[in-house]
Amino acid sequence: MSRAPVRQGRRPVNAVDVAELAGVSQSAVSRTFTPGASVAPATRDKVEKAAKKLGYRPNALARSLITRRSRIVAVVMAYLDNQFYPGVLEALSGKLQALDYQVLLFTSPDGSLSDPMFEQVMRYQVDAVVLASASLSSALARECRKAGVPVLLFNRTTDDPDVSSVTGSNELGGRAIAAFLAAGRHKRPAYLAGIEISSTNRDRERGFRAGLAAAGLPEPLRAVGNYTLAGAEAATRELLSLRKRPDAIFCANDHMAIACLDVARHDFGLRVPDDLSIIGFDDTGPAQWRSYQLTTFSQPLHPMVDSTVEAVRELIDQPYQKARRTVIGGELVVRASARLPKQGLMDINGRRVWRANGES
Amino acid sequence: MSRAPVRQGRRPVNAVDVAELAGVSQSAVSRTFTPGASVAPATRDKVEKAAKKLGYRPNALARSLITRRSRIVAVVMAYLDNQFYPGVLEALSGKLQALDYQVLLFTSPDGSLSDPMFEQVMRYQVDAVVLASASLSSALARECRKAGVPVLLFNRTTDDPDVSSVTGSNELGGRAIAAFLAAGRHKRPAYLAGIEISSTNRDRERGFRAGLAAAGLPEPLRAVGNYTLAGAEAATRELLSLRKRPDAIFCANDHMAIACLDVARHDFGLRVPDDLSIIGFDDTGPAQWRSYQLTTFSQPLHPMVDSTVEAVRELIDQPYQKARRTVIGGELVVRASARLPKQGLMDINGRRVWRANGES
DNA sequence: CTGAAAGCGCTTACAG
DNA sequence: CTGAAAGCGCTTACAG
Repeated sequence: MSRAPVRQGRRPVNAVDVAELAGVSQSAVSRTFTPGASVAPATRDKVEKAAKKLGYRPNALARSLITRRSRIVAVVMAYLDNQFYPGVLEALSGKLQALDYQVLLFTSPDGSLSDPMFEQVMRYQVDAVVLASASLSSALARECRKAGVPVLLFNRTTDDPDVSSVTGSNELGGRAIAAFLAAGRHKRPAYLAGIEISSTNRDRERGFRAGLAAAGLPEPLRAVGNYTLAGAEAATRELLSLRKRPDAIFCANDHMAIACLDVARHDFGLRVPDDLSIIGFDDTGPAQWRSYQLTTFSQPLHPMVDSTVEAVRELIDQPYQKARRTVIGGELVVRASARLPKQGLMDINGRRVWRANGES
Repeated sequence: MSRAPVRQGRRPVNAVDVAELAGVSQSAVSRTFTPGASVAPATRDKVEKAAKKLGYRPNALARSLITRRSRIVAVVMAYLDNQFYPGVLEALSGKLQALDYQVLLFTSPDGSLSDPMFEQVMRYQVDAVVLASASLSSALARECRKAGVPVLLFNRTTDDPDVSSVTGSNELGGRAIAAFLAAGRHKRPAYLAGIEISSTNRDRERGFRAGLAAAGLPEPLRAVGNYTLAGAEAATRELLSLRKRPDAIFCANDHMAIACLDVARHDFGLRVPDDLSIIGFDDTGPAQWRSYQLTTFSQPLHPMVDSTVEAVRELIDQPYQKARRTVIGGELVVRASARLPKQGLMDINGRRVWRANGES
C-alpha cells in the first residue's frame, strides 16, 4: 500500500491523472507532449482534451532527470549598471527562450563566482554556462569542463586553450582608435584602463599602444578606472591634473568614457572635443545620447549574442569538441566627442564610421 | 537485468557511487547533504571524503522532484534599457541567491508573457513568480494562482484584490511633484505619460493632477511617451512645439526624463531649469550623472527589493494567505533640472530633498 | 501506434 | 544514528 505523501499540500496533476481521464496509458500522455513522438491523432486528441480539463503541464524537472538535459543555461553576470550587460542579457535571454532554453541567472558583486555559487550552478544540472563578466578566475572554466559542463566565455578570454569564447575586436579596436587619434592630429594620448587583469583591458590597451607606436605617437599617459564610474572619475581627475595634460583619452569602455566626459566638462570646464577628445568602447545606449555623442568602437550586440547562442548549442551537442575563439568585428563609430580627421570618414547604414586609408 | 541507458554519455556520479566508496547506505549520503539531517560525525566524514574524491554534487532537480520545492523563482522582466530594471534585477538576484534561491529569467519584448513563455514558467515548477514589468495582462497572475504558484507584482498593481504587490509611492510622488512645481512658481505644467494602461502611469498621473488641482494650477498639458526613449523624444517635441509651451514637464519616469531633457536642450535650445523644469521618477543611475542632474521622486531600490524577497518567502510558506500591497516610501530628490522653491528644501543623508511645509 | 515496465537521482517515514 | 524501500513524474527501449 502506498504510504502518506512526503509533503502535504494540493498535489499537482500528473501524467497518470491525465491518462486515467483519457482512458489511455501514461506512455501515451508522455508521447503527446514529446515533439516528434508517434501518437495516433485520435489518441492525441483524447489526451489533449483531458490535459486541458485538468490543467496538466508536464514537469520539466522530472523530464530532465531522465533525458539528462535540463534545457537550462546558466548566465553569470555582474556590473549591470554598465548598460552593455543588460543589453546582452536581454538579447541572450530572448534568443535562448526562442530555442526553448531557459536562463538561470547568477550575479555576483565582483563578477567572480564564489564557490557556493559555483556549487549551485552545478547542482542545477545546467546544460551550459555562459560567463559574461570581465573579471573571473580561469579556474572556474576548468572546473566546469571537469564536471562535463560546456562553458563559454563572453566578452573575455582566458589562457586555457580549451575554453571557447566570443569577444569583440579588442586589439583591432584599440589599434583603430590610435590610428584615428593620429589622423586627427592628437599629440598627447592617454589611456584610461579598466580592470587591469581582464582580457578586454589587456587586448584593448595592447592594440592601442601598438597603434600609437605605428603612428609615431608617444606612449600614452595612463590611469586606472577599473571599469567603474567612481574609478573613472578619479582617473580622469588624475589625468587632467597633470602639468601637461593629454589632448585625447581612450577609455577602455563607454561606461567609463561617460564619467570621463562629465568630469572633463563639468569639473575642468573643458570643451569636448575642442580641448580634449574622448573615445570609448562598446557603443552602448548612453553613448548615443545627445549629451554624450560618444565616438567609440562598437561591439555589436546581436552578432555577438547570435554567435554565443550558436556556440552554446554546438558545445551542448559536442561537449568535447575543440575550443573556438570567435571574434566579432566592430566599427569605429564617429560621433562628436573626438576631433575629426580629414580623411577616412564614411557613412554606412546611417552611421558615420572611420576606417584607416586603404580599407574598404 | 538493467537495460542499456536511455542516453549515452559519461554518467555523472550519483549518491549510490558515493555510498559504495564510503561503505555506507545511499540514505546516509543523502543525509550528509541535507542540512539538519541526523548523521554521525564519523559517517559524515566518510561520505564527505568519498564525495570529494568522486566530485559528487547532489542533483537539485532530483531533489526538487521529491521535495516539491525547486528553490527557483521566475523573474519576468522587460525594458532592460531603462536602468531602473537592471538595478532591480541585480539586487533581487543577489538577495535570492543569498537565501539559496535561484533566478530563472524571462524577458519579453513588450513586458508581457506570451502563452508559450507562461507554459515554460509552469513547467519548471518554480516556487514563485515575480512579475516586474509595467505592462502585463492581469490574466497571467490569475493563471498562476490557479496553478497554485505564488505571484508577486513588482512596480505594478492589478485590480485583482488577491494579488500581492510591491510598489513605490506613485500617487504620493505625483502629488509631491505637483506641490514642488507650485512652490517653485511654475504656471504651465505638463505631464509626459508612460504606458497609459500601466498602473504606475495611472497612479503617478492621478497624484500629479490631484496635486495640481490642490495648488490651484491648471490641468497639465499632456503627451504620451510610452516609457520609451523614442516615444519620449517625440512627446517632448510635441509639448515644446505648442504655441504656449509648458514651463515644467513631469515625466513619468527617469528614462523618459533624460530623453526629454536632451531634446529640450539640444533640439529646442532651452536652458534647464531656467526656461523649462523637468522632473522624473525613479532616481536611477543616469539621473545622477553630471549631464542630467535630474530632480526626481525616488523609488528606493533596496527597500523595494527587500520587501519583494520577504513577500516571496511568505507567499511560498503560506500560498493562500491574504494578499498584501506593500508601498515603499520615496523622496523628492532635488538636483538641478527644476527651478527651486524658496522653502521646504533640506539635506538628509547627504541628499537634498524637498518636503511640503509641515512635513518633518 | 500502444502499454507495461525500468529507471533517472534523490528524500524521507519507518523499523531497527 | 542507520539502512531498506517507496515514490516524486517523467522518457523510452521493448514487445506486441
